[in-house]
Amino acid sequence: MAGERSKRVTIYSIAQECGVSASTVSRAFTRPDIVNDDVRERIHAVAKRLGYQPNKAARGLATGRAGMVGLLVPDITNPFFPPLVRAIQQAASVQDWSVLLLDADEVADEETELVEQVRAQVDGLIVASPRSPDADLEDTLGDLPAVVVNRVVAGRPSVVCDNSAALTAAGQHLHQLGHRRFALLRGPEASWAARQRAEAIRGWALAAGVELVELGDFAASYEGGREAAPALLGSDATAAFAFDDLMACGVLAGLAEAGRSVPDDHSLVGCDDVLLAQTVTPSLTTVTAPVGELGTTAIELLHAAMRGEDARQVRLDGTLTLRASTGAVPAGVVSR
Amino acid sequence: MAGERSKRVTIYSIAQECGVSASTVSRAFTRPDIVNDDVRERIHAVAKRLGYQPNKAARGLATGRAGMVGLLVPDITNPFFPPLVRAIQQAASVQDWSVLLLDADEVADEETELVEQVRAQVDGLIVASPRSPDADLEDTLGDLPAVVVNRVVAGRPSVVCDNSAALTAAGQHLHQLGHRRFALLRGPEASWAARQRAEAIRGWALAAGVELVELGDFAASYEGGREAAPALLGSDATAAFAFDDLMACGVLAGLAEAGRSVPDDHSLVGCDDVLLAQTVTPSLTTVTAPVGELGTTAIELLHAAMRGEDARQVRLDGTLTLRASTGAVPAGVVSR
DNA sequence: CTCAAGGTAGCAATCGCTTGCAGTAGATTT
DNA sequence: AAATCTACTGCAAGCGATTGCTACCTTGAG
Repeated sequence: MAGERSKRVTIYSIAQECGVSASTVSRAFTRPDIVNDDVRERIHAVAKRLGYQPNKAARGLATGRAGMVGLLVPDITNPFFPPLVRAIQQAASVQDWSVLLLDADEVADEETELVEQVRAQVDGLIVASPRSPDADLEDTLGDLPAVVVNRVVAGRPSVVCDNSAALTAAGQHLHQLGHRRFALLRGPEASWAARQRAEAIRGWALAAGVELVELGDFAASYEGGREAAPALLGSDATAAFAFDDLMACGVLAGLAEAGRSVPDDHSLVGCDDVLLAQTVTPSLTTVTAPVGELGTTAIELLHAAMRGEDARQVRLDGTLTLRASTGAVPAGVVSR
Repeated sequence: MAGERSKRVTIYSIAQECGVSASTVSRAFTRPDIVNDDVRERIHAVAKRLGYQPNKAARGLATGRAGMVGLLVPDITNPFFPPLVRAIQQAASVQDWSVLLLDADEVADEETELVEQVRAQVDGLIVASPRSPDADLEDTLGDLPAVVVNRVVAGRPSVVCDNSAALTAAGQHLHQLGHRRFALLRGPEASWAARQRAEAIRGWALAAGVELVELGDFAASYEGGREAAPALLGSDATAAFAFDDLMACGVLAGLAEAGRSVPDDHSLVGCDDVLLAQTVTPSLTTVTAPVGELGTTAIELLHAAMRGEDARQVRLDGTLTLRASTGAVPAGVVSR
């Protein structure tokens, strides 16, 4: 199966074995159409038998293309990203690209540093939810083909999940359940998504004429949620929008610790719909992101960018998923 | 900051600029000690000013080393892996290695396929919790330097988390709480860890003289846990060991659905201590894996393997973390 | 029967960097 | 002062693939 374990199989070994020149072997793989059918098949057969694998370094050197794309995430341990990584990886492999994963560990400077390090090594870059300011990003990216996920940067192709409609729907849902006083537990200022979500909720609250108190910023993490819980209790809101599911889980724990029940005392809405959202108790009402599409679109856009096409900005809609963390307000509380 | 945006900076541009040969520039980077101090500094300064980044493809072609290691995981969306990925990544970057992430999507054949695809592209490979049978693995790995994480394969360096002691401690803990009838919710047969954990629990049960009923195999996932719950209810065990935290969470949900309470009706122990374990309600008593060490050790072993050293097999101990999912047996149940 | 056109193959240069070997100049030894 | 080191530096040959250009061999047309 693995073929002769001689030395190392190159196009030259194959050429010799087949009695043709190396160029022909090369072409048999890269432009099969221009080599004679018989010859091509003979070459492919021998290559398979010998277990030939083209040397990517050599090819990269000759063509200037590395066959590799970078994927920069702010924090791989944040459960939002693994599914995205997988989706992108699968979409990339269709294009015959390998994916170099880069984790910035949630620190903005690390992002630009990492980009600087890999820019010479990849053909393109996908930057997911970057924390760096636009200017820094633009600076380091330079002329490297890149697409941004979950953030809009002027002049760059991007694909974002638009949660506005779903958050509005969530608001309406809560309103119907009788809630009139809401809290917005804000995410990190550096996060584009946080600003976008906050904007959507503010817009809805204004239109619906309900009371909205903003709390935070809190970290986009379980810990951040734990910190947010007392703040929420200090307000008189009966329903809250957390920046994301992770934070919502922290809030859940914080409220439970304080002896409050969800959804009986408070209703809570998360965002992203990570696995956690359906496994916590109570399960979270949240906005489900179309992760698969996000990935395929990112690769598509990157492909376009590498061909020099104009930057396109795609927005995909999140959808509201109702679960157990939202319920009606106890009668006494509604009419104060 | 980014330097002249002329064409592409190579060692030749720098050499010309500095009035030295390309070899000297090359050496100024790869073996700084053997080039004259003044010259070296001049070169470094110019390189920095021009924004020089060595071309990895060229270097790889010349040296035969790619400066890249592969990291194969069975399922990146399983929350056990992201922290491991990060740990490995950080350890790798110290060695100046990039990490190529490969996700097998939980299918064994995909693993061997992926290995085949990247073997020519990386200097070494880290295989985490592989699902393929030993023989297949050995076959595809061949002479590629590789280290296995969380599984022991004859003749290969490996680093595993040994949960035996911690699981035994968990058993004793439950025993002290009054439990006498236990269930083992087995993980997938293909998983080495599942077999190892099962063995440890069997050993303890035998030594402690308690009743142990084995259920499963179940999938190592939330869904698997949901399926395990009815089986657990069908047994008369009062305490259960789940294969991992994910499965334990599923069991938790299944029991809750059936109106059973943890830890009042049943006690439950997980394994791995993923983020989920502390966020579910009730939080999970589990075995905490030393993920960071796992990562650094893996890189260390890989380094050794690449130098041709003998395969070393390291085992690191997991530690028992007590949380809310284990409690005493209600008096009526203990003495039947 | 000769010539042009098409379809295939081969030659050789090139991508950017590493490295064994040889050469040079100054320092040290005798 | 001659001989021997030392410490650098440069030359040039690769590493394995791609690709523009040239050359060859058929065919078909004139």
